[in-house]
Amino acid sequence: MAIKTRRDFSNYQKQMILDNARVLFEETGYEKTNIKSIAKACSFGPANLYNYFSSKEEILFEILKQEAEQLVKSLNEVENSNDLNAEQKLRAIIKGVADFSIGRKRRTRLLYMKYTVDLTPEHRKYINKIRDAQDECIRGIIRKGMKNGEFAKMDETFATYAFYTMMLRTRVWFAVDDKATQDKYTEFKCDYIMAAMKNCKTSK
Amino acid sequence: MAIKTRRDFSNYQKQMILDNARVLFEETGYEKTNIKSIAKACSFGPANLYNYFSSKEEILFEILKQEAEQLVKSLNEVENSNDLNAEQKLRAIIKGVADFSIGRKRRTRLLYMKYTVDLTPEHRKYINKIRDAQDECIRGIIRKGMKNGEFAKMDETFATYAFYTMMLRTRVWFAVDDKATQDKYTEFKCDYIMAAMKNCKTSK
Amino acid sequence: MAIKTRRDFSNYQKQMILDNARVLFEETGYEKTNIKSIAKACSFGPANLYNYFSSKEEILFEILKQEAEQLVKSLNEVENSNDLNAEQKLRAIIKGVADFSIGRKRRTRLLYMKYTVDLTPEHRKYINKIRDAQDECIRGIIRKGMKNGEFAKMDETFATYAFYTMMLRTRVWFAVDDKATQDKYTEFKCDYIMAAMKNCKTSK
Amino acid sequence: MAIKTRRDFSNYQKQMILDNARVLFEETGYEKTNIKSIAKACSFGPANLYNYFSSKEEILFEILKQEAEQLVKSLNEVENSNDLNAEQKLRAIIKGVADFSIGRKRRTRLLYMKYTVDLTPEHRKYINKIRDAQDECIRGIIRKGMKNGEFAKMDETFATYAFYTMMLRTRVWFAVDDKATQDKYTEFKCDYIMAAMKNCKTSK
DNA sequence: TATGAATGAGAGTTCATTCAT
DNA sequence: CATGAATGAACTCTCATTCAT
Repeated sequence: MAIKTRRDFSNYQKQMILDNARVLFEETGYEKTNIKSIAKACSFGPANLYNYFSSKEEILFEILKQEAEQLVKSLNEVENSNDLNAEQKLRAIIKGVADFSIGRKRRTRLLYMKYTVDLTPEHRKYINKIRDAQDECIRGIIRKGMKNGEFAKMDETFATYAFYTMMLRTRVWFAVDDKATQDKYTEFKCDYIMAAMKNCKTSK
Repeated sequence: MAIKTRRDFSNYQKQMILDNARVLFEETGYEKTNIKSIAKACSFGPANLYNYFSSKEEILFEILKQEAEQLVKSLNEVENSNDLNAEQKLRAIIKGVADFSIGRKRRTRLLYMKYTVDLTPEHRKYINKIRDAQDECIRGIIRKGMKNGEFAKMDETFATYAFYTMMLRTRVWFAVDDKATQDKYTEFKCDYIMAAMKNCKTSK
Repeated sequence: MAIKTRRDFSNYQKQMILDNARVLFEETGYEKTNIKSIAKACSFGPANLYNYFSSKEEILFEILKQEAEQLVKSLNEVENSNDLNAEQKLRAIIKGVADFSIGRKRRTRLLYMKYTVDLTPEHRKYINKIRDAQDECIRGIIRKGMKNGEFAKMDETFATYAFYTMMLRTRVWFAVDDKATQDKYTEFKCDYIMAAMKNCKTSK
Repeated sequence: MAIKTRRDFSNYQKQMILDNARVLFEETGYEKTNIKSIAKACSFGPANLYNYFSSKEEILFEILKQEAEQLVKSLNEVENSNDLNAEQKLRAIIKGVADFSIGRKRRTRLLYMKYTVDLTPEHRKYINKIRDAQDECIRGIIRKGMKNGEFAKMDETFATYAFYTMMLRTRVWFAVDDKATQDKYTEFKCDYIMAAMKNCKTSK
């Protein structure tokens, strides 16, 4: 990424800060990560951070925003591809999320469900609105899948929760850098969820 | 609960503190909950907490320990009941966890997966050991279920992750006090997981 | 001042802090006085201040409030003494203010006109309301004095400003501890103002 | 004001900065005004200020110096006009000060009594020397006025304080931009002070 | 001349914890 | 058992200033 203008440099630095902060937040937690360590990871003093962001919280917000918007983009792409059936759509979504988490300097889980608590009310509202849109999108796919017989009939809301949970919150015990295993697990998740979606019969 | 001896009173107070802290940790997060607010919830001053616990971290540890041990107890009971098949065992486990989260002054999710990060290394090791034992237990049940044909053949480890994830990390959007919905959702989770376990065919 | 109860001690400490802060604010200015130096003057660490006041600004507010209320009290006493004519009242007020400034560990000028800028909007409003009441009181005395012929006819508002200015804002070059000179100057101020009030003829 | 040389431009910029800073210092206070906001008022970045002044304090110093020197000039003019009596001289001085405060982009009070505290010791000494010269000048006029019977006999020093106070420290309640009222008040101040000077009889 | 990047020092404040009572 | 006073360490953030460009 060649940097020519000052503007370019500024943007580059901003993203560099976000990337470093991201890793630290993931490893250490938002609250326990202090400004000093973020700055150190960027090889400059704490005060310089404030030339790029106005507060620690803003750094978090930018990270979550990027995640959320990226996810929205993936979802929209999938939603609009008319040649895919419901199953294919859900599979594509899961893979999109996995790729996103992985396509970073260091692979990290998505943070944006975990740290919305730490945002200012306004920022939280902003993120939650995106999240709700995502919900709606996924719910729509599931609904259609149930209508056209691809999926078993079940509570739409519950099914959406379950999908979300499996997609985002998977407890990861295996090494974060082991891409092969990650990929296999992603594949497994798809199959697992599909099996559930197709065969789940709410007892009575 | 009649309190007669000093010892009794002390234990009663300890549990009262733990219960109050538990709710606060769940609502506000461990780091963001300060000693003062725990004390206030107990209707006494911060200093008095140190008559019962030696640190904030110890309070957290006791909470997680209680959770973990309770869960172990549930798991063991289930594991040793020879008259249950694998499906029945897993269902029983899920319900046990749900009941545990619910059978409190205020229903809260289990904390012990979320805040192990905040423990001292030793305490963390202690908790993780319990967690590993739980893993082993669940993994064992799943293995048997696959052997005897109850469940489809799939990666044991992955299946355990998936089970854990669904059981513990469910994103909770619905009102925490709505027991009816909670129960229905628990039921749904059981069905969902079973559908997956029985029908999952790892692609290729 | 014998201290018996905890409550007593707390109040004593509070006032001790206020007195020390007062001197520092006067000597060094509010902004340039840091919490550390206030604490040092009280012989304890900075954190302990927060057991008594919630912020530096609150310390300032309490000081200004005490000043303002004390002044109100003086003014009211004077206003209600029916046996005094306007001149006597104004003289009494000036002396009251001077005594207040002087009757302290270290004599300081009144701060409450100087640092209202540094208050929070709410606190500023509170103080300004008191100030307005004082204005009204002084203006009333002046008005009566003009009506009954004690004072020359002049613009009420201007006369009030002038009185206030002379009373409160006197530039003090002489040593702050030289009580004799202070007293003489106070006396002079009274005479000076009275001469003006009685003889001022707005030109044209 | 046509600017031709670099030197001209530099001087123009310097004065522009001083004027902007002056307003901010008056509105917000010296300590609370930061370099960034001064720069913003000048429509450039903070760093550029240091091409014209070596520090924030130097900016303040230049402002106070200009004020003080201007005042000295006024005083000298008045002092040397042999055709004026003491009263006329004092009246002229008061008006000169008022005009100075008013003949600015935005009318502001004189700052130089208020912020000498914020100067470096050397700069403070410099300003105080000027102030002392002013004192001497005013005191001289007053002395003569008392000698020749224009003014009542009173303490020279006190009379000088009082004059200074009334001239400079007037609490400004009225709108800063209301020139008509300002002028009327200036007139009133003259009359008020003269009434005092001519009639003040120190009570024994 | 003007700028954005970077910094060191220091600010006010929070907080878990200790201790004497 | 319970408390209020006191503390040291840490935190986020501000600010005047420097420097390379």
